[in-house]
Amino acid sequence: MKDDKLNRIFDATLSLTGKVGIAGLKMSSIAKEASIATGTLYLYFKNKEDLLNALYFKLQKESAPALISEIKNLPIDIQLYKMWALALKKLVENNLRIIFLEQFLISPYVSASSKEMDSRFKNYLKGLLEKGKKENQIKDVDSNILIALVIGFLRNFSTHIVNDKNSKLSEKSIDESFALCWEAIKR
Amino acid sequence: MKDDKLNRIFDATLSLTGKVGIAGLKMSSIAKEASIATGTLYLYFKNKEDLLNALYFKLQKESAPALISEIKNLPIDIQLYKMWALALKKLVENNLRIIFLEQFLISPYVSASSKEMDSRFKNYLKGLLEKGKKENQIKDVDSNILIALVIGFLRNFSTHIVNDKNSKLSEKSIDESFALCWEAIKR
DNA sequence: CAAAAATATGAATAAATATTCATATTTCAG
DNA sequence: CTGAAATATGAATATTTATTCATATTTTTG
Repeated sequence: MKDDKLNRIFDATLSLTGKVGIAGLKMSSIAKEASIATGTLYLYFKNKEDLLNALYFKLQKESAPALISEIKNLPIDIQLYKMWALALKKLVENNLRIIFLEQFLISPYVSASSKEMDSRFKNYLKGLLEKGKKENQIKDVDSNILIALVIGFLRNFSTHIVNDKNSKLSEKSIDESFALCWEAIKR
Repeated sequence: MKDDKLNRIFDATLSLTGKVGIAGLKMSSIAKEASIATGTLYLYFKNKEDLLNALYFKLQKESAPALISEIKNLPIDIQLYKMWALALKKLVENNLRIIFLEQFLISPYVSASSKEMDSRFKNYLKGLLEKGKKENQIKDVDSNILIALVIGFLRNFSTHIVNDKNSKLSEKSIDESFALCWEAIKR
């Protein structure tokens, strides 16, 4: 019950952020969207900054790739493929979250500690790529460039799928896009 | 003189957007950053929404690729390379603008007409890729995927260069990143 | 150079929105 | 069922920030 209301608040916040950006977020709109009274928000959060930071931490936590342990020992191209497919699905599913996260990090509401977190996924990817280079499977190119390719492509493609009514994420599009990515970075 | 002040206002707005996001933009801060009085802003713009929309249109106009006509008849891979190099340079140079543009489009300040514009660059790229497919130089893959790769990589890499103190855009990194991109999309 | 026109100032005011709190409703132990 | 305790409400208040405007400064004109 209480939990349910919390989730409604978070969902409302995400949804509104997608529509009007963090710049346009009003506590009253959040309440309305979540079908509660404005005052109720303040039973759950000290203030707006608190609410946004709580949401930020929740999203961070959820995106921690539980997947990593499962795939640790597969060949690199398979691992990359699995991460690619998973990330793409998540990005598409959670497009609103991503908009929020991106905006949040340069909004005036970020607490200092929020800024430190992040980038576990990126770090793992980096390690993976580095290992691939050692094993001669992946081009010996600055990891930062490789990472930019993988993550940039991923984000952009997912945004495209979400925004374009005619596109849908299918096994085929996952495979096709991964093939491109792999061809770019493989030795 | 008048022009100079206008530019100072726009520069201040961009710079602040990069620091605090559109959510944190205050007319008073813009004025301070531009070294003018708050009231002066209202001699140049009817209100905040107007200011932001004016900046948006200015940025849109400037990013129109004058380059296109010059390179129309070069081989596709060379054309792509030139666009890649130019775009990457521009993205890095103008990172603040990009942050602004991205935020602006989902802020409550967008005027209806602002939303229609955009995407000349993207359309040209699409045509180029399509032509490349016909001529068997580029993989026969959904253009949207190819575009996502090129633009996504581009954006992400440029952001990385801007945010990472140790990175700098060099001929080498341009060439290296383009090579990756080309390898991904070439037949 | 004087006076009119144009431009700029920032404290005062208005408007938007966050936050509080007296009151109402719901939940639940006994 | 009953009455604390917990939870929720939304109008009232406080705060923040956009906007105005009476006044000051600078520029232009003749």
